[in-house]
Amino acid sequence: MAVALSHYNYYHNSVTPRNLSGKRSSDSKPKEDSIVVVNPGASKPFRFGRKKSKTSQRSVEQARDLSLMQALRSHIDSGHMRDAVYVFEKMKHSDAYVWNLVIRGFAENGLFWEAIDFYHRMGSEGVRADKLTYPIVIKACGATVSFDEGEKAHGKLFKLGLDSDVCVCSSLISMYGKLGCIEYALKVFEEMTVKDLVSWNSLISGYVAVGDSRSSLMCLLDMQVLRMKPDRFSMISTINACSMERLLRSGKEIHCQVLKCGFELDVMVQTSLLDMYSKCGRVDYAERLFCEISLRNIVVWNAMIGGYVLNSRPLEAFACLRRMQEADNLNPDVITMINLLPSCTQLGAFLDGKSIHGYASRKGFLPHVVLETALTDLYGAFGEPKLAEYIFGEMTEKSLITWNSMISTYIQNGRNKEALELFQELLIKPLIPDATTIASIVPAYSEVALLREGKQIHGYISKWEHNQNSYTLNSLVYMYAKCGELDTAREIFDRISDRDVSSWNTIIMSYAIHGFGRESVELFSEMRDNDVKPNYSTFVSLLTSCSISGMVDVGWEFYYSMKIDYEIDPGIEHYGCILDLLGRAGDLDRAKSFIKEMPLAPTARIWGSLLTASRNHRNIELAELAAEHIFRLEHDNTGCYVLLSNLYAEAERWADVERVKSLMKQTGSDKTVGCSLVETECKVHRFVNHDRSHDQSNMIYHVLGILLRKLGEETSVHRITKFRPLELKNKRASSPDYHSVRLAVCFGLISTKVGNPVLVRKNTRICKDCHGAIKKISERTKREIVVGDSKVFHHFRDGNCSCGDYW
DNA sequence: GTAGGGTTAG
Repeated sequence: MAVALSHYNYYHNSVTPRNLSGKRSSDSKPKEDSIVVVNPGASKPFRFGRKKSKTSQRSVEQARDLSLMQALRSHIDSGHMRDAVYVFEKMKHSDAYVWNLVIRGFAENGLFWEAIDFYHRMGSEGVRADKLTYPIVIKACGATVSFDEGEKAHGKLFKLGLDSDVCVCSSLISMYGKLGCIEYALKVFEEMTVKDLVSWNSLISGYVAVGDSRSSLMCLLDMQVLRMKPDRFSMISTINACSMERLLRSGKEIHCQVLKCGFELDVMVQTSLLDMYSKCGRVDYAERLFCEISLRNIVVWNAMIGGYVLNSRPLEAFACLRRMQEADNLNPDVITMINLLPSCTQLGAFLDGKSIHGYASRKGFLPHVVLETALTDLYGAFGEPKLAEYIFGEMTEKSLITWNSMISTYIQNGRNKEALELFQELLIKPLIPDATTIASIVPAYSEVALLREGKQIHGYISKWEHNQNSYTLNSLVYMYAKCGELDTAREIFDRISDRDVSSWNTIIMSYAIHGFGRESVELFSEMRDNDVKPNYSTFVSLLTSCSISGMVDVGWEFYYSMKIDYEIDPGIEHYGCILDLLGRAGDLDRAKSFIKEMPLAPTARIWGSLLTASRNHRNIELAELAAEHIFRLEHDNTGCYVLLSNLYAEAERWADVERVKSLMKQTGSDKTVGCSLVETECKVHRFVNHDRSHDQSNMIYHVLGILLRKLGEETSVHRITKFRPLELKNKRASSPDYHSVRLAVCFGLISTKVGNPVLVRKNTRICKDCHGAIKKISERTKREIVVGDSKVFHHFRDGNCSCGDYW
């Protein structure tokens, strides 16, 4: 009994609401009277007397066994597995039949691990598993994605000579498909002497499970060539294959077959078709099918709701939910909730999302790995990483998708450091990162811009099986560009065998942020020569490039061309770039009217562009107007305060400088501590302004002193005080001579090989003084110096900078 | 007396 009780606890803990909801009473202890059953053949219940003859003793035992067997069946049929096991323990169970019943009971109730445990217990109690045990156990191994268990069971059944059984083999094919080992599935299939319809269907669904839609469709054709007539199972699996890869044409062909074979009234076939059409973007077809379904169960409704959500029609999704409740009197289930959460994001309806969370909680849908993951996404999308973090932390079961969701939540909310830490934690878990993980984490490396770490992730990716995935390679291209190694970025781009539009957009943007506008434009021509059609993002990259490199006319050409030649309506990013172009050309009036005439509501980024232009052209009035708009949208925009304050300082309006500073204090926005980084092979060296903490500080200051003296008077003439207090008492401290970027450049010069460029990364924009000084340093030292600030890379060479002195 | 393949979800 001890064994049985330990099992009870296990079952109880691992039961998900979906498995046993509504099937169990709240009383956790099995009731005695539920197992002392009435003998159906007798008019009275049995009474156990003291003295009995041998014959009557046997008949009593037989009757008892019969009663227990009936009780066992009844508990299994009603899903009461705890009670079933309780009865099982009271029975003689030397026969595989009883064991098979219980194992099947577990599997049917979704308790697959328990099914596997019971199979092991069966072996340890000396009862041999038979050809009816294995299909269930194998199915359980597939469902729990347990390769080791599956392989062991396969070995065992092979030894027992059960590998020639068609049912056993079909279950093996299906299991290997679910485990992602399609080659094993195929081997089992090929070695089968007799293949029936189920074997074919198992292989078809195996291909679907591993995402190989085309092979599953080929399989459907192959079986027909061999005169094997497909059934509804074959249809459902191949329809799913079409959904997965949005193969609308094949989907329609299978729809025709469905009609020809007369499966069109099968609700599961109908649901699969509905789902296929919505996944292929044809909500209209999905709706038509939906109307034709006479008996709509919750799965049909969920598929329709999911279709609306997937096609970004959140209002219709909610309307569909109401119809489901009113017309068919159906209550939403956990899948309905999961489906609806993204539509809350689409609608910007945070409170509705929270209500769904509350409803799910009240209904006992939680814990549920998929729902919790969807909630993590929801909170992440609404800028609530703390709430997402809480859900993630409390989760009892986490899948790779859960981890991916939390990582991207951090990234979406600018928490790159946390994302990277979580990724490192994932690496030590028994989960293997997939393309989504990699595609989301690599940009985080780009943001922290540490080449050393970026190279580590590159090393990891090189060993990883999906390393030729274009998403991954695109993200690596951008990572290297952002970390300052444009050449490496280009090398990786050149090695991508199937460059998609994103690959081109990425490389164009890479050249853009390095200020190489002409190269960006050339790459665009090359992209067109390769018959790759530009999209919305292509023009963001191109216009960014034109604005950074000051290619005003070319920029305007692209702006008109995207509308006329490519029918792409400009979005807010494009307008931002055009404003940068106008600002750069000093056309402030036109910039102002451009904002007014824009068909989209101006964002802080748009006003920020006007602010930068006003600052660069010393138009305080316009800068104030822009700042006012920015503060209305983002009251704590630190960059805006700093820029405005610098502008006042340049105009020597010290009272205004103080006013801005106190405003900053009031809003609680702290000035970002500017720092500059230089990476050597084994270390990241971080400098702040006037830093003396570095080991080689004396040397750095000594060299910098020499360089500054060499630069002569120019630096002091350019000395424009930033953020200087009214009293000027910290005049020395605010001097740009020892700004972090100069210290970093200096350290770079003495710590890298002559001939190699010096790479410095900076978290704020470079100031005019330092820009001028580094130009001269590059000339005097004959070294190439690359400084990546918070927006662009400045390539200093021979006294010039790639930005053309405008940033 | 009990087996194998199937619909909606992150």
